[in-house]
Amino acid sequence: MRDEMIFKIRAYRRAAREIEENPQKIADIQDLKKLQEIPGIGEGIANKIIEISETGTCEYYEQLKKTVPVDITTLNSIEGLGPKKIKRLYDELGIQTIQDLEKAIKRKKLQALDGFREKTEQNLLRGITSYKKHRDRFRLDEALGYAQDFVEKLRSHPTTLNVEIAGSLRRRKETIGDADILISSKDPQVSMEFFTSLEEVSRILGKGKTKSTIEFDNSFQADLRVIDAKSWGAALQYFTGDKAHNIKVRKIALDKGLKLNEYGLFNKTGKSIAGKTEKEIYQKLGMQTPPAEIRRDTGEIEAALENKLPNLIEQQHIRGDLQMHTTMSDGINSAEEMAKKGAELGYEYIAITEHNTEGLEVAGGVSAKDIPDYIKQLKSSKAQKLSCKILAGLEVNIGKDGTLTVPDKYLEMLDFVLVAIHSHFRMSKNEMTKRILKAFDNPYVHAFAHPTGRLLLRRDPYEFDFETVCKKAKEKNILLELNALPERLDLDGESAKLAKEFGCKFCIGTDSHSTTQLENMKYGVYMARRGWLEKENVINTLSLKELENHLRQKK
DNA sequence: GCCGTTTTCGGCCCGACTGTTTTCAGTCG
Repeated sequence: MRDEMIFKIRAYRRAAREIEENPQKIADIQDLKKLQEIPGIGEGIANKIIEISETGTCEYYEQLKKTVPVDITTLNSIEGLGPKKIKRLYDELGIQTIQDLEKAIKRKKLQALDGFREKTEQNLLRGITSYKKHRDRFRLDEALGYAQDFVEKLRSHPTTLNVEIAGSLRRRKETIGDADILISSKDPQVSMEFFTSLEEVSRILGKGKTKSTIEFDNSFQADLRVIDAKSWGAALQYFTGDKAHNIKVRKIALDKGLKLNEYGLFNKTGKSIAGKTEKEIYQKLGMQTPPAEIRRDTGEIEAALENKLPNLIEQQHIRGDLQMHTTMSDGINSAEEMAKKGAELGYEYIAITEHNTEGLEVAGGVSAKDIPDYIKQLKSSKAQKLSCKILAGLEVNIGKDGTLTVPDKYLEMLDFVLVAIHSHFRMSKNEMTKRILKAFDNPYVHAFAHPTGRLLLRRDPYEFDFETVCKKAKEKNILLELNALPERLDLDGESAKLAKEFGCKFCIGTDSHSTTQLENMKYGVYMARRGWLEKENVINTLSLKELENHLRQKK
């Protein structure tokens, strides 16, 4: 590929990222000059943005698409396939789609090509399997965004009495198949009409009196169910699930001689004794109302019956953010800007945790010998005058053999040391466990960042013995991170719950690369709640003073 | 395609890892 092309692509990517991070809705900026004030956007892209907002597409893109009949977007999302291989596969084997590729691999046709042998075929096949496994699901942040937009529109409609998200979205599962939305209405038919005629709807998959299913342009699906107000709580309970939770709750009802379904809780004579709210249903069954996030039949029902549900952590408990990056590596805002935003969010502190350059192939970052300067810069910065204090942190790579890529004398200088796996993901379970345990032996480590290394819908976790690692974390007083970046959400709720049972403590970090991303804290809190975590299990609910005391204990 | 400026065009991040090639190309972060 010609070099100029590479830089063109890079320019578009940069512009896309700036648009994503821009707090203002880009379609609202219709002014050429204003658009060009955004970094990375010049005259060319600004014009295309205006064209897209006006017509829904742009001529240049449509032309390009015509010249290449290949499903590049899909093929490129397969691990191990990039633009060059895609081009060769098309030029030499005529491969246009993922189906073509699969067929060609099964017939061993790829091996005829220079540079493609059996290992490459196997890797691509694995990539295809992984892609298929994930393609019909959406990340929580995406799904929640779509569904909440929908709900707002429904809520503002004059016939709407009540509207709520149910299902796995209400339980804040990390990935979502489709959205379940419940509505009660003065005029159900009008509500259904309104729902199925919303502008985002690209296809109506079903439309009836009480239930409709629609699909967006991006294949996201949503069900709308019309509920009678007197059954509201029963329907919300029923459609929130999950299935295992519901089965057990219904059994409790049966044992009491009652019947629970989506219309209400009924006694032997068929008379409704509860149904308007979830709370009254659970109450009549002699139990507390479990928060939606923990309804999975993993102990919450027993706890609710004994009046022993945990007091789950809430976003308002969070007093700081413990992982983020700045312009010193691949972030787009300065430390000072991050601290200002932190102050806006009501935080007492943030930790800047740049990557160290040793052993990590990412632009920028801090090399070990520069750490004294790095700390000085963060500490002497004007930002220290802000109400939100900056802690000097570092995200240190765990080497292949478990040693840290920054010498101890530098680690000792830092306020907050995160360690993480960023390379050599495909090790045996045994080796990987040893590698992590070895890193935990370092006396200056405070926390283990994104512990499983998974990327939602893209990369499975690396293999290691989670329980052994939890025990060691507890023993060495090392925090496990709940990484709130929506593409990670790592640890997830199930793992966090298990780690809590081992006595581990946690920190939540947004891993932000911009001020906007600091708002992702809520996703970390959702995962913490799914993991039964309470305020006292999470270190960044502490005041600055308490936190500093805790971190110093490590030294 | 954008940016900064030597204000008109050259520079734009780059190195580890993987697979297969024995000296490198493509992908990834």
